[in-house]
Amino acid sequence: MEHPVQLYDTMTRQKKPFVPLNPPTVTMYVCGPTVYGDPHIGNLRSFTSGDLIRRWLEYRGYDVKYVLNITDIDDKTIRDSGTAGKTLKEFTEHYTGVFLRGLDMLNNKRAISHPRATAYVPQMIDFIKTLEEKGIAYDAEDGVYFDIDKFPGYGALSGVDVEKVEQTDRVSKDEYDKENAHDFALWKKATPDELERGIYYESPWGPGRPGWHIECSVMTNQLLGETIDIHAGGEDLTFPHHENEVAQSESYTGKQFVRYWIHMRHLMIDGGRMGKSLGNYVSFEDVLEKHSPEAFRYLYLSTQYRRPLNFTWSAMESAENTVHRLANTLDLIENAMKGPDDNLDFEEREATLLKTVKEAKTAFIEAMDDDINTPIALGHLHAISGAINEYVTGPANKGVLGEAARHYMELLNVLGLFEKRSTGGDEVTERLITMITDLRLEQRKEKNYAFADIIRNRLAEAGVEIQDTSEGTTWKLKS
RNA sequence: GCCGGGUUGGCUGAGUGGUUUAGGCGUCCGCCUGCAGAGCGGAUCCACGGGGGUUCGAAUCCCUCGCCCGGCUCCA
Repeated sequence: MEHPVQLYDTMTRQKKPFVPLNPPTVTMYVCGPTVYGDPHIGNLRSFTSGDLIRRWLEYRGYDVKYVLNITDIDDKTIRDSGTAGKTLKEFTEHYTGVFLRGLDMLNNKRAISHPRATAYVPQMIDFIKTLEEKGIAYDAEDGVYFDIDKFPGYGALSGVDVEKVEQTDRVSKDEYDKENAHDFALWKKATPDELERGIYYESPWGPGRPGWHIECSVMTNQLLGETIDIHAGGEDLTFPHHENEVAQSESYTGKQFVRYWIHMRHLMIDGGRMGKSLGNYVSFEDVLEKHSPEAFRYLYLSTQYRRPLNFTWSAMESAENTVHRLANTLDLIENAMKGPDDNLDFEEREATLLKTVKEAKTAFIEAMDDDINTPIALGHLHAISGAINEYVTGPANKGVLGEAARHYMELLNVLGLFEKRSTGGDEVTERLITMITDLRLEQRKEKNYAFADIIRNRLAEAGVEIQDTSEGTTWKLKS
């Protein structure tokens, strides 16, 4: 098959044609969240970008096996569940639920698996055992460590020169019982507190729990195989997390671990870093209080995933307006399709519409193929929206309009916009509202505008938006 | 300090040597309209962090300085 998509690969630091190992199958793994709190809007950006890449590859004919893991055991989950007086399981299940609902709201497709680290502990133990047998891992006082001197390629992904860094790292070196400052834990032996709370697993090295990095190596291996096509995550994960994963997995299998490394840029706020301690933290909930999840997804799309995204409330409002406008085109289409069939001809207007739509779609596809350049793609989407809006100001040829609409919706769907849109209600609601707007129309004909406005206001209070047009009155339920 | 990325209009955001430096939002004007909304048409006045350099020509290449982000260190 053809492979038109170009993706930027962190390992080779260049954009290159995306060719999966076994087309049309694509194996894709995204490093998911540690579930110890509400979802972070910067984090959600990374996952939405992952969703977008997946959708685009599917649009391009690939069968994407997409996995997004859940880290449900680590220092923070253990600490905070203790503070909250809950068991680790209760605590992480709660936040896993919150996280998945957040993804749903943002219209991210569910992965084929959202594996939890705690479900793969036996496999992790086996994996570590093998590394130990190969002489790459060693058992120390407080855990089992990976000996990075045994992996010559260490540092290739992140460009970190371990030799250099070590010299400034004396202090932390003394704190641990490991042989080299950059050796990292594969297995952490249980602390007295963890033993008391029952947070541990039996292993050949005594009770304990897996290290963070080993989780991803084992779960990718179990679910997607030894070599995967795409491994993605936030830019902060490049070092040490992903570097360590490469070391573990390639030491274990002797094969290339990942063909394309994709890292998403962080989200900023007002041009700087966002943090709870900086007092400028904006939560997902804060955003949803003022704006639709659709608009939030649009904001994510408005910047290419590899560029910094600056969150501001004015950008958020802008996104809201834009989304409203794009959705309005769907309303205009719907209304025009309901209208009279008084145009059955194919003339210049029709030719122009289809030509514009076709050209814009081609350009949209080119932009997306070029490392998922969403800002450019959105520009072409607007060209289609505008062309349709203009066309329906006149009598519509329903065949031609339907064709244009089909392309428009296809592109909206691939971006994950308006898939769950519903403007209507059930049949009774629909007939009632139509009856009310018909009665109001009578009042308007009598020039009884005050009464007509009261009806309009009361409908708005009930969540029904109406618009008067030359063809009559149209309505839709507010989302 | 070291390594990597960034710095474009009121906001957002394309564009890596040469016709007008996209698109969106906002704002303004007009059309339509009982009003509102939506839509259509038009407008938005020297916008490329500072300073040097290369070139016939630079937002784009080179040098330098500033600021921002990520990593090196718990922080997504």
